Amino acid sequence: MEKNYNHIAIENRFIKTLNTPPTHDDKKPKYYCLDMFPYPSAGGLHVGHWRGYVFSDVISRYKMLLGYRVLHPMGFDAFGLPTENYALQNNIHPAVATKEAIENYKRQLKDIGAVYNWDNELSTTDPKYYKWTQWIFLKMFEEGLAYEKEMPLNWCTTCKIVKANEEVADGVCDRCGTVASKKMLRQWMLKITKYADRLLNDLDQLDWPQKVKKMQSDWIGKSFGVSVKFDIKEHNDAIEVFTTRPDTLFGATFMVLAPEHPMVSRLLTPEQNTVVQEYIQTAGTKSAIDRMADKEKTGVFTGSYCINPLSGEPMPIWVADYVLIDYGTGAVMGVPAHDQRDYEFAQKFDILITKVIEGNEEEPNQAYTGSGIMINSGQFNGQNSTDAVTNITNYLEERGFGEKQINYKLRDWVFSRQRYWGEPIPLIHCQKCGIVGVPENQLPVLLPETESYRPTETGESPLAAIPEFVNTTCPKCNAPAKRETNTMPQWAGSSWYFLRYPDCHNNDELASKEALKNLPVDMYVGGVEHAVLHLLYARFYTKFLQDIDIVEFGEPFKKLFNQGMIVKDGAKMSKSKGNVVNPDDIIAKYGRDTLRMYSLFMGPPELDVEWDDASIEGVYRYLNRLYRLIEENRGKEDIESPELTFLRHKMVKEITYRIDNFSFNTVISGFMEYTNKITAAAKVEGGLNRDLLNTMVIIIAPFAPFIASELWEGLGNDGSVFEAAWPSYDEEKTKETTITIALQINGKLRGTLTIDANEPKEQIISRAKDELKIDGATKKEIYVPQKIVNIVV
RNA sequence: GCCCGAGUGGCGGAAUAGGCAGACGCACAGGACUUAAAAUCCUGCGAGGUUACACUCGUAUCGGUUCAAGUCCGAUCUCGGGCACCA
Repeated sequence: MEKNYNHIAIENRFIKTLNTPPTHDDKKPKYYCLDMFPYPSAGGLHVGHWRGYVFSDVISRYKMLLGYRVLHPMGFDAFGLPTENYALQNNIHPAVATKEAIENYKRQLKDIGAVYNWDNELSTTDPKYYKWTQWIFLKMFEEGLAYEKEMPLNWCTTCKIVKANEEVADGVCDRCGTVASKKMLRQWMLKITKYADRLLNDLDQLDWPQKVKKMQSDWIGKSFGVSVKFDIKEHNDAIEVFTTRPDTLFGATFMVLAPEHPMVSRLLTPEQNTVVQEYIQTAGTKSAIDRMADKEKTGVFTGSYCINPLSGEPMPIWVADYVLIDYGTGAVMGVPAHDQRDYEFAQKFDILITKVIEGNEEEPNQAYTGSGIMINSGQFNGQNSTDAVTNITNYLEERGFGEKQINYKLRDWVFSRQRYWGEPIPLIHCQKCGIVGVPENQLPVLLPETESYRPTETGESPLAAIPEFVNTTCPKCNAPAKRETNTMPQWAGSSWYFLRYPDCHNNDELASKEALKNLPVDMYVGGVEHAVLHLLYARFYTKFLQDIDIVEFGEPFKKLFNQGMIVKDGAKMSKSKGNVVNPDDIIAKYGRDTLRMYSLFMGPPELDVEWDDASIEGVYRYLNRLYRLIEENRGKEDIESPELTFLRHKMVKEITYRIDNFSFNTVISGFMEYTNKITAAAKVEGGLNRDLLNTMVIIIAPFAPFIASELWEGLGNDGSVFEAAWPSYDEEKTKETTITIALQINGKLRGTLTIDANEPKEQIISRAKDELKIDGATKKEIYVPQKIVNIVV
């Protein structure tokens, strides 16, 4: 007999069929299983990337066997920086680089034996696709969700280009190492903040990892507080601040404005003018790196004062960069006694510190931020500070000094990029009519083919240098006009692609109502790195499309699964680290089934796992044992025995339960365990029956589709194993007739006892006492059915 | 700094609802088969202890609840992740 099963021959024979999805039967219930689509980078896939794709493939195949009409599509998120940078470095046009990379990815994805609906393939760079990316933007523009704003952008003075946030990690340009500075430029924004509450509240209905929901809600950052007005001395004006701690208001001894705050210039006294102007100047050009938390506070006094509305005391107005212009009102009341940052500031600049809450666990040289008893707070003295929050809020509202307010950390989305490789924003600037949307029937606005796609030194998009693109006529008045030259961010195309798959060739609408019945996505599989941005943007798009009646649901992804990474030598696999495991080598040596099974067996699917060259051997040995077991028993006639029946039903129950709980590593160990038991039973019974063998082959098919296909055929079955039905089990038959239970004295294990499944409690306890040689009085006798007897003496 | 999550043999890990800790696999050791090796099969494999049992200890540390704790509660330590001057 052959040493090992011939995985190469088997895989070559079945790979084509296994890559092809079964024909749809529309009467079946739908199941939409989606992978986060990849950026097709030039490096291709390594075994680390495969892990997520194996999960989704296993789920898809399992659901097929359960009788679902499974949609499992794949596409490519091909616009964006990685491709553009690769193209720039290698002097190849991004369109060409993209095409090559996609071909390579498709080949590799087919190579795992994954079943995808390739007829539904899409790419975000396809004009037929981005026509609709632009269309959604137009709708947002029409609804007033898209607007223009001057925004500071990361600017590298050496490269003289605008840098995306992800290109200035740690505050320096990733290309040349120069500390990035800020440059003010006109940007397109999307009003995602309008959806903040819905994005927050609807998290409740999602079957997502708690961690991801938490990250999203932290990102949205809703906080309840009061907006308070402080009258400015000698000005007929007031400063408004947002605070979540109105109970500390009597302790507010100074006011701080962000350097960008519009009121600053009006508040400057002549003697303070120069120093403040200088401070604002430096703060403005400061990079993110200098604004880090552990740095000492800086700031300057404006010369003006405002009045504390409760204490009536004057408060000096300062300017400091620890106050952010884009949160709250851009102004903060300084309460040094009860806020650590204000405390540090007051210490440094010698500002009055007034304590207004008496706490239990105060530490020296620290602000006390807890709750306690109110002091120095006029009529509120003696109250608990948590009550004072409400009471002072009401007091302020009654006198018109302030009102309740809700604030969010979530900011509007900077939506434009000064890059070539993205969707052109479909707007036209007309002298007379202002900004006009490109009419729907003129979509898509094609990205012009050009050789000059490098980032420019003006901070403008490369498209601005292409007159044929820029110059157009106004759709409203026909006068000469100019096109918007900024492009969309990479996120644009990925914010709605899941809607397009079921109907990706539709040229008249984003997707038909009928096709959209495949939505929402039942299972979304991908890396946790998209926990915030991509998922938040996709949810925002979906809610918007719900509002304009394109879709009927508000949440796109019912269930989310984040797979862990495969690491090698403690680090994420990457070419630069030289720790990449090439799937081709593994396939040649062990085959695709082994690689698939091993990538699941390695550890819990949601955690990072370490690749081990030695351990994969064990999975390969297992598949060989399984192959031999079935080959050796396939000629046998029906052999029935209670033991075989029990094993069959128990195995199906266990494996099904574990799959449904996403515990794939224990699914694989379960296969091994039951194969061992069945092998032993086969020796005792003299063989195995057909039903048991077929059952084994079907339940392993989603995990090891190649060997399963071969064995299915070998067992004399017609058609593909994936046309079979997932086996059911009979609960009664999963129960053992005799059970070994543990015997304890005082909670310590002292022996075991084999009992009959329906033996009465009294008999079991008395047999247990005999076994343990206890005949005197006992304090307590505990019997947990089918598990344990514990005698306390 | 704040907020999450996790700590189990030589290693990856298992333990569904508080009930025999270490399933399954790797590595290792011994044996069978073989002229020999590879492959395969069998046996052992937490620590101490014993000729062998018995017994004792053991799930990061300390304490608690319970007949019974890897699992629940409180404190501490370590590691991983997220946010980071958000008023």
